Amino acid sequence: MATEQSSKAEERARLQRNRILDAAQQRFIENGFHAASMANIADTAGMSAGLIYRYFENKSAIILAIVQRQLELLRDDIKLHRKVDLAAELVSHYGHACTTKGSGMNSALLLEISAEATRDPQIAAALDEFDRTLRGALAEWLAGPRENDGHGLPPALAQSRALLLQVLVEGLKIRETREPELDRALLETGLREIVPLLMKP
Amino acid sequence: MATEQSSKAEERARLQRNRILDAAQQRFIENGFHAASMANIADTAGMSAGLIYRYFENKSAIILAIVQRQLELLRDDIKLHRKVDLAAELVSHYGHACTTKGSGMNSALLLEISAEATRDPQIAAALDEFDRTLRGALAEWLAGPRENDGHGLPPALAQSRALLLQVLVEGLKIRETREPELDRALLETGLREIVPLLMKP
Amino acid sequence: MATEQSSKAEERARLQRNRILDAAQQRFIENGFHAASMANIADTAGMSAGLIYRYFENKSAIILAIVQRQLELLRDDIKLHRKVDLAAELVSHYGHACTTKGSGMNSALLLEISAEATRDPQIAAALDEFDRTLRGALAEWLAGPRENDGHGLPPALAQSRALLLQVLVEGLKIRETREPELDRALLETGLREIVPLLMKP
Amino acid sequence: MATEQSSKAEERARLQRNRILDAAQQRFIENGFHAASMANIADTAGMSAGLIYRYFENKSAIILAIVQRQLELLRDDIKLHRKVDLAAELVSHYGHACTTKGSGMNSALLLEISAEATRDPQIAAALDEFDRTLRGALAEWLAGPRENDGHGLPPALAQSRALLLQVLVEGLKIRETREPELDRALLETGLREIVPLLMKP
DNA sequence: GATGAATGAGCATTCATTCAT
DNA sequence: AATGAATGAATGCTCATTCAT
Repeated sequence: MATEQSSKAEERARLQRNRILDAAQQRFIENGFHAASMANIADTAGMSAGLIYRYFENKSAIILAIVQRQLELLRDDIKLHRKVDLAAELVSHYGHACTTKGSGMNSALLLEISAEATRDPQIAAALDEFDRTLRGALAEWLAGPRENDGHGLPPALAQSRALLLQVLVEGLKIRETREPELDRALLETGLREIVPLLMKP
Repeated sequence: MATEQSSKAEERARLQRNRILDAAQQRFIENGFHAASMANIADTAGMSAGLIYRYFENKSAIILAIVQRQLELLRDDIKLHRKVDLAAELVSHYGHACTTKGSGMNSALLLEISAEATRDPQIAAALDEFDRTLRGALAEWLAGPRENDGHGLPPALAQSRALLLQVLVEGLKIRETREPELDRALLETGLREIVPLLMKP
Repeated sequence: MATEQSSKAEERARLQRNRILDAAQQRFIENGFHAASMANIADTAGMSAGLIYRYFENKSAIILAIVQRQLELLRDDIKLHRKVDLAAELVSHYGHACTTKGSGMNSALLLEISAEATRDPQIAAALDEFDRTLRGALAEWLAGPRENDGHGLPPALAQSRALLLQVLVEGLKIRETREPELDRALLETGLREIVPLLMKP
Repeated sequence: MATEQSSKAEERARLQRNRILDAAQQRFIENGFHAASMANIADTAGMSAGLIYRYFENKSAIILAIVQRQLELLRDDIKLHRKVDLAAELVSHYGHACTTKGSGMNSALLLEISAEATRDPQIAAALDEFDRTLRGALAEWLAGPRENDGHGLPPALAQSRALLLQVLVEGLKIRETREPELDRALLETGLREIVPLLMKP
């Protein structure tokens, strides 16, 4: 019973944390990390500003938590799309980043996070770890045997191709914030040419 | 004589504006748009905080002016590098972005600007115009006749390739802020493969 | 039975109040009245913050209760130490003020209380009443017949000597907070000279 | 001229600092260090809260400055009263501590400072240095040759007597906060007996 | 033109207190 | 009786902006 009670409390705490993170994310996307105020976030979350501090030590902790949550989303994304037509994926994802939840990171938020990482070492560390994981996974995928949905590239080549893919994906994220209405056909034409080349020896 | 006097005054004003912009840019790169204070900027510029307001209406105006100045620099850059080995250029520029002036925009500043464009329509417009110009120039270069240092691509193809190049360059800028010490050989291997492909029919 | 039940409840309430006061005193000594938070006190007392409000109307009431409890302790102390070598007592007590309970008030707490009395009339009143009692007891002791462990001073003289003793004791309390490692020999030399003089006609 | 200008500015800064310190001292005496808010102090000083931060880094710096100013006052006091009838001095000073300026430290403030020294090491250090200076000066006075207004005590004895005097003075300061209306005659009787004894071999 | 003192609104954060459970 | 989530007011502090000099 003690367990049940405590799990109820824990569940509530988990829900509150997420309520806060959702609100914060919304404000961060719309106003940026620094222009979004705690009062603002609390308002959006429908609670008092003071209450937020029961769940997060300070504003930085919220930012960090959002970064980590977003990175996990991205990481999950990678796992799911292993056997996929990557070019098509990239095109279809373009401009579809949900503001709040769902697969793929909001691109405005990625910009905000990247800019913040320039100054905040904790965020830089989180981002760095993510970068390594992502590139490692890409390289593994490219180097893996075809029977395993891999592409059978020699390891060294897989490394440089993984880097290129990463750069390409990030470049698309930036472009997404700047040209949400970009001509998809144009993009698809390009990606359908180039992506397959990156996966062949 | 009135003209001469006013042109002297104008020249002085121009110099002062640039002095402020240089200082602001330095602070923006190191601290970001919001953490850089006017007092800070004034200090770096070696003038009083109040004086800045004689040359710029407010902080936002400074940000916008910096964006515009940077975009002009970039635009000039494009014209100069037409006949160049692009892959080599990209590699050699990587991580060499000067903190203050020179060719190519400081990547931290680009992030800051891109993030800000998400919220400030004036900055978004400036950035958008620049994006179009850049992509247009790239497309023209790719579609241009070989005698003119062009690459002779069919116009439609040139469009999609220009987009890809733009995405690639922006992706590199982000990567630069995150991995300044990235293995150049790895990067060069990749770019030397892919960039030439983007320039051939 | 109703009486028994209610006395059980009263006993419990008394215990709870003391538990709270012990915790509060500890925090007050370490952090001062204002820096010690209710959450802090509740934590130290091993109970919830809300529960404290069942036993005390507010934080001020706790402070007042602590003052009163301390004064009662001191009052009891006086009765016990009538026949004593006062100089030796003062020296041996110096720096030995227990953090929590026991004879003599913690000197940091005395400071805190005295400072608070400057503003809070209730605390000032409690302290004043105590001061009068203490000085009265001292005067009585000094004026009392030697057969009763008194010192046989004429009443008027006893009054002024009692005042001096009180001043001396309070001065020692302040010094204790400032120089806990004070040279005891130095102190003893001084007190052994002066205290006996204060007890002789 | 530059010197004249800068000295004008410095003079103004000095005046502002004092204006702030006077206001702060008033609030600190009436409300205590922690209950006095910056807004409160600014109000009393007739300026905006923000302006205070041009002259003091933070609230602690104000407290420290007040402590140091008060200690200097006390120190000056000592120098002036070397040849004086100390008992009479102590009596006549009793209860005359001005709220704001003048000779002698406000006793409520001394309590506040002493209590704060318990927690703030910077204040403890300032107070400690003062204590040493004061006791040293007292000992020197007691040990000095009579021709120099000294009392010709042997050095070791002078030390313990100086300690006693210090304790006595501090005790009087506390008493002053608690019994501002204390019977002066009673006090004088006592001091006139005891103080001379402390100055004789 | 140039200064920097001054303001006032805004920010993150804390905490005594309340109240549904 | 007991909890601890929730509130709201207050606090120390920062900073873009103004303006008398």
